[in-house]
Amino acid sequence: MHADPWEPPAVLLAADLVILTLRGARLHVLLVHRGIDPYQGALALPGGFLRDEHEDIEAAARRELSEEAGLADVHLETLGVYGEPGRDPRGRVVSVAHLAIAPRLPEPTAGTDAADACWMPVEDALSSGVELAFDHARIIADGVERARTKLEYTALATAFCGETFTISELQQVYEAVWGIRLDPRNFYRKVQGSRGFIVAAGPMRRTANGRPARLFRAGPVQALNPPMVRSAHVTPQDGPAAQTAAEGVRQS
Amino acid sequence: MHADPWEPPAVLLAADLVILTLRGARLHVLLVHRGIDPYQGALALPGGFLRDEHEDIEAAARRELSEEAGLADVHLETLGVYGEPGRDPRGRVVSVAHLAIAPRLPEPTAGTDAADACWMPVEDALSSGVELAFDHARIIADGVERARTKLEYTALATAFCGETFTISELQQVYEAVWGIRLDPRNFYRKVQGSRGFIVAAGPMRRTANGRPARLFRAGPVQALNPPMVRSAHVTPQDGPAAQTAAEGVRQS
DNA sequence: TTAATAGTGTCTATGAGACAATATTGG
DNA sequence: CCAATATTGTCTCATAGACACTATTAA
Repeated sequence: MHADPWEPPAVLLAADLVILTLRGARLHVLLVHRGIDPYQGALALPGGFLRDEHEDIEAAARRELSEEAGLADVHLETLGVYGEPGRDPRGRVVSVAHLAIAPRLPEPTAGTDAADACWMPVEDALSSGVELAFDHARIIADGVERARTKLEYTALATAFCGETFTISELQQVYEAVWGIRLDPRNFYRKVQGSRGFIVAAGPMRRTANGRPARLFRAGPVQALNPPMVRSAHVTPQDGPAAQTAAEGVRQS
Repeated sequence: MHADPWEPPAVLLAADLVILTLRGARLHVLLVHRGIDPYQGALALPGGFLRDEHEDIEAAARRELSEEAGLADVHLETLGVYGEPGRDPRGRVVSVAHLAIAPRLPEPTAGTDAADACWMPVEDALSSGVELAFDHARIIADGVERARTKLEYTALATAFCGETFTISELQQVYEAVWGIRLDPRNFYRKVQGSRGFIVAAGPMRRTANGRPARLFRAGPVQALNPPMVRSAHVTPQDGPAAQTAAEGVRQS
């Protein structure tokens, strides 16, 4: 309460990234193989310390996004703070975790110096068979949960898509992130009825067979009204199959 | 990417608190008068630096909650990270903001050494007439927005109430935080129908006049199902404070 | 009795989910 | 033609919101 001679302790600040994307019909997260000291050889989230005293935290996250994943212009938001004492054996390191959403990409990581990076299904990354550095398993889980929740009441789903997309592509996003099946016909009307969610972008043919679909792009609205409730609307379709890994490959 | 001689920069970590409560029919935030150096004389959120190298961030928040507000056992959650370079003239200070929800209290702050603390309506605190230190205006706004959103789909509203409460007390929470009027009859059924939200705690008389109300306590469920949608359901009634004012009284 | 608040019943418009039907492509 | 996907239409059920009505207290 008065002026006192006491000095507050300093900490190291890191920006870590949960980068999510769709590959096939499954949600994937980008992981890197650690080559150095703590947890060497384990998988970890891309990230790193602030470059210098004056770097903004989000700027550091974007820099790591570019350096370690070769990504730019993707959705990025703060996920949370992870600063438990002892989470890093090197000392007091506080990580500001970020959630990034990337559209489907041509090749696993490619491009920059991120040769040691790889996409892994979140389901696998969170299974006990994978060793993740630090508290990164919890951070990934929190990131996935954030994405699931925000899909309901924001237009986040469009961040998983390219500049233009079909409604069924958008539906695949919801199905992959939520891990359930939706009725294409009700989904179609629901999305169309959510004002400002998506706007038309000209018709075009797309997939191998079937009637060509209209193209859309992300609309101006962030808050979905009404929201995309994730309750029952499951479609029976092919067996309940409960999250089995085998069923993804659907080569028409 | 190799081992390098570079040293990452260190930062100071602070835990700040947005403490919300209801006083009368309005949402209030706890503010303290700064007595020292930067922004001396301005109003600020309670908070402070980590005590030492090994203090957990949330522990620091709870300590400040006790020291500066005399509060314990209240709802507390992480709100966000505010670390923009230059936000604090003393150097690189990163604040981890927390949101705390307190039930109605007998006296403004009372108790501990928090004599310089006071409750202020959030509406006033965010008006241009009040000088707030650092970026605390934004942090308060973010805290209020978080509370508004979480009232919809979580049982957070019960954190504003005491151990037991009536349904109309709970309604006052929603009305104050959302800044709208609700129909008591529909609210009653809605709350009762949200499984696990509230549980009975014996009948009892309460306010001055009118039929005595049943008492309830917070139920076991955190995620509200169905949620408490904040859309139209406004009741004409008497004009609340501002807004409609003129159009109201529509007797039968 | 009246005033005031607590609690119940009921109607209606809206929207979600089920699912038939139609449209448009490739083969 | 058939297979596959896109898009539209329609039906039913649940629920949000409006609001009449009953219940229970103090004065």
